[in-house]
Amino acid sequence: MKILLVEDEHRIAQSIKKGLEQERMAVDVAYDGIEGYDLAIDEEYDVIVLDLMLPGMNGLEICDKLRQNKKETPILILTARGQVEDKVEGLNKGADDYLTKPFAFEELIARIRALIRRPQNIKDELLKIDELSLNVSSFEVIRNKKIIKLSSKEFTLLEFLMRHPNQILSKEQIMNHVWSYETDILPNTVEVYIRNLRNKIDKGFKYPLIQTVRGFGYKIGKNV
Amino acid sequence: MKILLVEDEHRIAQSIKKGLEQERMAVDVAYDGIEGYDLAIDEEYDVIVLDLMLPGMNGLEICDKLRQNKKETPILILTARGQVEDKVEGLNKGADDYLTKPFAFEELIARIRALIRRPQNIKDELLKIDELSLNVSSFEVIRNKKIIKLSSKEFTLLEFLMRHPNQILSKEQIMNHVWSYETDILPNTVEVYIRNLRNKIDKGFKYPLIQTVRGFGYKIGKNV
DNA sequence: AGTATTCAGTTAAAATTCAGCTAACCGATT
DNA sequence: AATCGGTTAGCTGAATTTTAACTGAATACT
Repeated sequence: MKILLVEDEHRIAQSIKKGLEQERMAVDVAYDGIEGYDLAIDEEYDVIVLDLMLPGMNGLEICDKLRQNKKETPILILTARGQVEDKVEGLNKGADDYLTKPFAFEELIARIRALIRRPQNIKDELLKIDELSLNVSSFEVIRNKKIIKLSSKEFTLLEFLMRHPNQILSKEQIMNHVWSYETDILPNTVEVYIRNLRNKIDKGFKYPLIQTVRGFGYKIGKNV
Repeated sequence: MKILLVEDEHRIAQSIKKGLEQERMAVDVAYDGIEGYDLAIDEEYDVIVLDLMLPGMNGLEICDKLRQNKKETPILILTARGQVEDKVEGLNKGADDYLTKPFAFEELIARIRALIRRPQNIKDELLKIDELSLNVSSFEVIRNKKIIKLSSKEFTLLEFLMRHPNQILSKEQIMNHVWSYETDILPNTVEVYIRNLRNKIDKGFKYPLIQTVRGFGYKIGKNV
């Protein structure tokens, strides 16, 4: 595991580095923000540990810039005690975790391990069918470069359809997966939602993507 | 996407439920093991999130029993910190992932997403006879690369024939299997449907696949 | 104001029946 | 063994009935 540690206080930096190396991690240290940023961009680290107060460029800036440049390396931020607002802002800027100084070394190790273990694919999940795409994490739906606004239920329904492309889904199945069991819904509600979806994602396009299969249900896909 | 959360501590359960709902998931909560098990069996969930320590029936038992009953719904187990042996046992019992409490909510979301994304049993059931194929899940019928549109009853009838290739099926048998018991239908109705089917899947092809066996019934298959 | 759900009337497609037709089967006749 | 009716099972075109799905608008919720 390869770690980048950005920390300007040499004594602290050396002690952390030593500790991590005992855990058999490879540690690079940068002593100012600019050096840290450059290393983070050029090298492939598994985790970046970032002090907030830094000469050159502060931790939040680094964080922000890295994310803007599509660097998705997990970032752990070190803050001085009580800088609560910084924590919040750090998470907003794309940091993955934070730790307050002073900390127990065990805690640091544990958190780094957690970040390493974390499934990297928190990347946006994109479902695609033909020229229609749905971004699960950003809630965006696009057909043919046109952005389409959906309500929450419409989105959920479309997501369910798109996770089963070209499969027939009965109204029953749809009711069971898109709604929870306490809420009981008339089958007609599904019909109404299908209509709303069609108005938004099919109307005005060359061909429809939502197909009715009378007696069985609906399916999504290009009809041949 | 529909999630079942089995967790006895109401406060925790509610907070998780709320969080998941913000991610546009439909969440059912069960507060003890037995209720959880029953729901898991009766409903169709996309993912089950299971606390280990539960009144009634513990998480491992639920997991075990579900798998024994051929429920293949992905299961994510929540364990208290340090119950490492439980994790191992959980995975043995058929769980798909585990997460240690306390966890970052992001982490939970990410893991649930990963389980949903996981290629489910997308087994398209394909029936084939000669150059004729029928896809039960997508409702598609193809002969010789030509896509054939069928009505619901036509499809059901063809499916019945194709599940018994080269067998003679009497009108009586067909009436009993393609129609429900109560509905009584004239034998002529079957004849009419056979005609409709022939018009769609035999007409215009080199040789017919549906054979009449006078006095006995019909069969499907290449006639020798 | 936007979303979720229901309602009630309409539309369109599929299901079923009907009535006349066709063709296979079979015994009687040549 | 070829031909003739008579009988019946199966075929067919079209009419009729039934029903699934669609739709515009109302209502309730937030």
